[in-house]
Amino acid sequence: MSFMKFSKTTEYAFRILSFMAQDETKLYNVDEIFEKLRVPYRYLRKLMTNLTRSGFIVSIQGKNGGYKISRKTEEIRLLEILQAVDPEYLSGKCFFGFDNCALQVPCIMHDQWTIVRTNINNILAGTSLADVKQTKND
Amino acid sequence: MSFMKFSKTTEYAFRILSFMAQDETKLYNVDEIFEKLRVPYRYLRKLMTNLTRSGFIVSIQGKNGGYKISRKTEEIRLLEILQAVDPEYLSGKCFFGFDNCALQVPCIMHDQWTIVRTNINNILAGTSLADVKQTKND
DNA sequence: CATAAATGACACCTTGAGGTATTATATAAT
DNA sequence: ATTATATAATACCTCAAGGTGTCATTTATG
Ligand code: SF4
Ligand code: SF4
Repeated sequence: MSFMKFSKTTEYAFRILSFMAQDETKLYNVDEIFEKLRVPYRYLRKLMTNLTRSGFIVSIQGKNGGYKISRKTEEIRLLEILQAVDPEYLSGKCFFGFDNCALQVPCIMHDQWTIVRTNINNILAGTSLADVKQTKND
Repeated sequence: MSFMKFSKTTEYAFRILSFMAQDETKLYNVDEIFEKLRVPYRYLRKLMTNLTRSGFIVSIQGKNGGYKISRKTEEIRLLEILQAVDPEYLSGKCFFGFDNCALQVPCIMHDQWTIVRTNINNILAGTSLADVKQTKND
């Protein structure tokens, strides 16, 4: 594992949704998304279904079907995506990974780390798909 | 995986070394460390050997043997430990996980994320084992 | 209706992190 | 020398994330 790196699945979700945010009315199909983003084809198929279940996109089945963003891109925040894709996010509180801390006085990392996490949360909560819609990388 | 959480191994390394930093002259044996920290016994054994190879501690074999911190605790920074235990750290640069970015102008996350990472790096580089030696959690 | 083109469902494979089991080696104490 | 007690080495097990393969279902269109 590598610290400060999102899971592949999270990165993929960010890529997919920020790409689809470029035109929030358009119906994208998987092949089109696959062309643009570097996501393994069948895994992408699976993720699209998951993102549909999560409610970020809606799917139209059958011929000429595809996916489109389900809500206004300004309303979908990166934090919401992260939480949906990685439910364990924010589960760990202690820098040292202790389940329950028995220190009388918090260690030197406690507050510093809380601040860092809050900072990151604010960034992710403050950034919407509309803000990153240009991330196509073609 | 869960974002913003160190790997178990990294957490363990932090715990072990910050515990041993309480007395940098003392020879700790595995059983003693196992008593205090919540690290699976045999995995702890393995980690101790790895930390020895990494040079953070020295081992004395044989009866009455054990481990002790190899350098001044003020000189061992958390960043150094993290890098030794998690070599992939800092490998990923792009927020979206792209191997090579083709954007003409960097996306909105680029600078923000660079700042966050720099911030974290500064904290980890600015904190030594001496600063966290009280983290015993018994 | 038949077909083609799209998504959905489900089972399986692979890989690395974390963890376990066993045996080998070193050394202080008697 | 023998024994007890410590670490070292090595091989194996487990589980979830990431990834693949195959077939089923939906629906526009001729
Ligand atoms: S005080 Fe330190 S050891 Fe205790 S929970 Fe906070 S970070 Fe963890
Ligand atoms: S500009 Fe955005 S997409 Fe490009 S490397 Fe930086 S973070 Fe990644």
